[in-house]
Amino acid sequence: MNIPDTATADKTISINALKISCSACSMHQLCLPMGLEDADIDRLDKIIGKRRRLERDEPLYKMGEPFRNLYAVRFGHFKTYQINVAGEAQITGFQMAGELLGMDAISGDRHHCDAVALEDSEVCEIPFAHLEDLFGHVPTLLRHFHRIMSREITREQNVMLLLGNMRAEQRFAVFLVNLSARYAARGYSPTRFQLRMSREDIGNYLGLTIESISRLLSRFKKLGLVHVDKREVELLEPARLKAMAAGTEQCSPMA
Amino acid sequence: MNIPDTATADKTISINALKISCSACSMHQLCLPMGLEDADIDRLDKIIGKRRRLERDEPLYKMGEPFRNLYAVRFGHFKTYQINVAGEAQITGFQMAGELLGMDAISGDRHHCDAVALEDSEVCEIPFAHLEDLFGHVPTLLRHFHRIMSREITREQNVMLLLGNMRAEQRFAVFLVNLSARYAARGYSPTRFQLRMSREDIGNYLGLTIESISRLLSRFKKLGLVHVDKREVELLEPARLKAMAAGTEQCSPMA
DNA sequence: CGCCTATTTGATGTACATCAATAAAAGTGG
DNA sequence: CCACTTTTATTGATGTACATCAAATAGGCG
Repeated sequence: MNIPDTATADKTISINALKISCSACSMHQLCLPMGLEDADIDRLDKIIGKRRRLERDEPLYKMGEPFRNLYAVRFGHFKTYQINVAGEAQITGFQMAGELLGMDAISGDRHHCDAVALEDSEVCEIPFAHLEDLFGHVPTLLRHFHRIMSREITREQNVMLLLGNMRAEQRFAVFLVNLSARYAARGYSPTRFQLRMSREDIGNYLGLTIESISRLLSRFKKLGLVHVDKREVELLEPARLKAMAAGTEQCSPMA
Repeated sequence: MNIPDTATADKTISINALKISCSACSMHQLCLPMGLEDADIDRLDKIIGKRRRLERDEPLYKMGEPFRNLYAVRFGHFKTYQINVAGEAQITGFQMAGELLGMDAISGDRHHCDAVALEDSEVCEIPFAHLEDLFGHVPTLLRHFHRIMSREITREQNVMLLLGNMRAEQRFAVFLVNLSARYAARGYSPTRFQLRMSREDIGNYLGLTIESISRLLSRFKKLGLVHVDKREVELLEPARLKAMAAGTEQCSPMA
């Protein structure tokens, strides 16, 4: 998997250090080093473990595995899901570049869910024990880490709201608008993007079936809200979609 | 609201300090000070703000209010919920003694949901800025705080699983078994306890209607799984309830 | 090209919601 | 303490949003 650096280790240290510098990473304004001064970024760089590449469908970690690292997505997309005794899964989130994986494992010392790459992707390994050591020396980092964990809590609360009392159409609008905002924050088009996950994954995440997702897409298409070709999506009426997501507007029944 | 301590301030410091000592609190093994040495508990005590009493239905905080404190429940019960534009609520959790409220407000600096007392209750105010200061000096406390936040994340993931792909009966079994375990951890009976929340609250939390909850209770009663009188519940067959919660057993259809 | 998987679309079923009525508590004021 | 209203809970009848079942279509890829 990883290029062995046995004899050349000494020579490549500086190169590797450069290679995995957070400041050189395009995601450093969204990711863990956000808001850090250069000196502190250097300290963070020193503890960041190796990068890890994953291909489509490859697991980053599995439920029950001992917890050692958090992971920051460098590029690509992931999904996290829990499996119950019956073998059914519930997808708990989709993660993209700059987002952190594994925080649910801190309590319990074991991973609490599975994380799988949706496409060829790369992550930074962040040894959590070292990160904890660093917290004592870089309060800004600690503050930001707490914000990230807190944001994960609010994100999940929003999903609870979605699953608990939204109709299918609103759920799907929320999903699209959320993706749009996250791509926008990364400098991508908020109106044109690719769905990295299957219809089945979307349905599972939203508490719906694949057929429902398919029908919703067809309906949104017919209403001129979106343009869809395979997994390529264009939001034609972002304002109306946002209104649907907020619950202030609803489109016609199934017809 | 609070007893003003103007002239007597100096004299009462020690008494107050004693009064709000974490080590004297019956919840200290479940709450923030868990696992701390006495010296560190003292440091924590020093930053803990005043206690606050709330009566039934009184809000502890409301969505949008600036975030200053976390709150530890000393006794009583709370619910937290989000409200959407349509004015509908989604309850995101019920909190009991020893549990922490407000972590979702850390990102954003404002409360992200409402918290309301379900009965006469008391909390400890924990000024978050001071807690952050303390983190640099008490690594054990920091570690434990991360575990608490992480546990909140996994709790919410479990609710997502519940809302996303469990049938009503299983949801309700999960709910009862969860309460049972939490009361057990606090030294109360795992089989006999009072529901502190209304049927409506339960339904809202579980993504069901009040009528469904009522029917489920009646059915569980008829099946001899529980004994119910008003809000007093006795779990007559905890093992079967656990099996239902796990999804390995299901009771008969509505009949 | 042919197999395999992903997606779409239609027909039917059902778990739970909604509507409606009653009953039982809980609070309120005299 | 007792009428009174108001809230909360139960139970039944009916409706519906979405699931399930089924079949067809379309890509992806060896």
